[in-house]
Amino acid sequence: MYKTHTCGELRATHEGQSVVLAGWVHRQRDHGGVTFIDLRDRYGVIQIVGDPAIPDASPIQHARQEWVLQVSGVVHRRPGGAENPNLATGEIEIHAQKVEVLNQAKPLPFLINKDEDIDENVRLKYRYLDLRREKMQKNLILRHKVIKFIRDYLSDRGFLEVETPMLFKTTPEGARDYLVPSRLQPGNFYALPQSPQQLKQLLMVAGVDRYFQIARCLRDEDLRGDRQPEFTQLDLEMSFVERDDVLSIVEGLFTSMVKEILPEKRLLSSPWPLLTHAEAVQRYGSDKPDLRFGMELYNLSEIFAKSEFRVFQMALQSGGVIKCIIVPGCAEYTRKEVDDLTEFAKEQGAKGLATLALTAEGVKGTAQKFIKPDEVAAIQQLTGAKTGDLVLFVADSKAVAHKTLSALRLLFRDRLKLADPNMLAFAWVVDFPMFEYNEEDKKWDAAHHPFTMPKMEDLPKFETDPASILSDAYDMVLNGYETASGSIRIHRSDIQQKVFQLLGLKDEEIQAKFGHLIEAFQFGAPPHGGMAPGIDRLVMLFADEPNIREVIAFPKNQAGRDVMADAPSPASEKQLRELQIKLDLKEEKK
RNA sequence: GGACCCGUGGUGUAGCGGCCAAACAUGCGGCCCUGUCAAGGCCGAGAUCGCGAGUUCGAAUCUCGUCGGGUCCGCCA
Repeated sequence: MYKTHTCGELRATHEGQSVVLAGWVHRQRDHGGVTFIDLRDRYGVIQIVGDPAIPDASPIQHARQEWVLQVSGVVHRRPGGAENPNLATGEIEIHAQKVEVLNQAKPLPFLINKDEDIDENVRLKYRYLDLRREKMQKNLILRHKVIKFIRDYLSDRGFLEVETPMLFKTTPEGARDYLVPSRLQPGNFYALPQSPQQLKQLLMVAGVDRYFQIARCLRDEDLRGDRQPEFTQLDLEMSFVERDDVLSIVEGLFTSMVKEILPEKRLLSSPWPLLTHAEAVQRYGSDKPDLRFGMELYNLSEIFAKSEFRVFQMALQSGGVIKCIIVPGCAEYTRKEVDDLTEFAKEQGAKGLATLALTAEGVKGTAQKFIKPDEVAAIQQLTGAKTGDLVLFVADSKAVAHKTLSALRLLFRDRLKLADPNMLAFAWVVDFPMFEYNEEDKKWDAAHHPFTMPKMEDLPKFETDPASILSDAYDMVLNGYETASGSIRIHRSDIQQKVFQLLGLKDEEIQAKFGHLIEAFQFGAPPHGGMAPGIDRLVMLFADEPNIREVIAFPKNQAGRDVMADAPSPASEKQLRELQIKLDLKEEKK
């Protein structure tokens, strides 16, 4: 046995006890005579005192940062005045009687004992060292607590955790699949699951009734700050439920979780706000609004119905809208600052940005000469804009206006610090559209997935107006992120047929792609639904991290590489031969 | 596929046409020191400024290319 206690657990009550500790040298302070070492493990840091008069303890004099030591000694109360209140173990210290060097360490590529920004490439290359740092240990621990809480909470409520295969079947729609070649059936491929969607529905047919899984999901798409190619979802499905049954389980789960493991965080409200998709988009320009602050979008199309401003006229004539946000206290923005905002708006797809600055000296801004005084008054009446505020207009298609203003809203959230970092603004967004028209392929796509239940009252619209069909799909949003997505599923084959028809799937295709599911549903499928909160994103938000990589032990970089292990890497000739795969690589670009 | 940003000793930064064969902090090596806790003091080693080409009398500094990294758009049923 290497140790009797951890470095974090000893207190004044242990005074006089002989203990054996093992850990890393966090810091060393050599006073020539007496030597102090802060010994660290996952549980904390404790001061070891080395006396040169004790020969067995002499290795402490030569120990360097991150060496691994085993220390035998006696717990002593520190001399008066030498206590360290910043340390949980600060009232005591260990007087070393014997110090064993278990392992030495070369000088490290960066410091473990200091919280400074290190080049992320270096961090990822030496991830095992990065993970030794306090912040990363905290993130690992928080993630563990979140998952443990989920398992306990759901188990207590009758949920059964069931594992589903990683080697499964390619899904025709949705994200790009990761493929795995089959050696036993050359030329055929498994797909790694984008989510256990079909399998969890089959578990409902199997009578599991309440299922969950901490499920790894894989999608071969480009990475983002909040997106990794492999990520973890709390996958969850329930039988004999309606939408609100699912929402209330998940709301209860996260409300209790925050209370227990994040006591310093506040919820925006309890119960959580519930917005329809249409309402969220109209008010915030986004289906995942950050509700920690206001700055809502206003529709000015009516006020400008008779506007002579060509930009506004044209937007309205082509079926678009004129919308705005009010930026508090920014009326005095310089020309350069406004130009930068315009540039930002263009990057989001807008043709431009009209501004109106309500300064103490009167109305200014790029749209000033096109907007009549009565229109200014009407805007102030509608939006409550006051002197000192800056009005930003986007006149464009609905989609572009919403996307641009939503992005500007988040820009000002960060710039003006409008959102409380200690608030968790959980909310539900419900009643998503069932279908989206795919301009590229000239066909309808399922907005969520093809097994999502359309609203019963919208069934007649399949023939007349598919775009207006709503579904029983819902998202959980948190501080401007989509943190879960789910739906009530179709369990009636006649409705499933209608959906497949509208999606333009032929019977043979349906059979080949979903045959197993369709057949299963003919053997008594219960009404069911569920959702899948994203663990990585939630932990990222809980830990106040700006990036999902900070809460994943071994993440990929933006190019999808594992910098530490240098993956992906070429396959050997032998491997390829066994799989009967020949490479046909494109010529290198000259 | 596209836009923008970044790249200076091991690490984090400064320098942004000549004062720089590059400064500071930390880490590293040595010496001193019996109560420190980001210990302190003294001494020392360590970067041809990602790489290549160009502009210039002169480039870490400007331009172009390239490589690496990041943020975002597209993509993510």
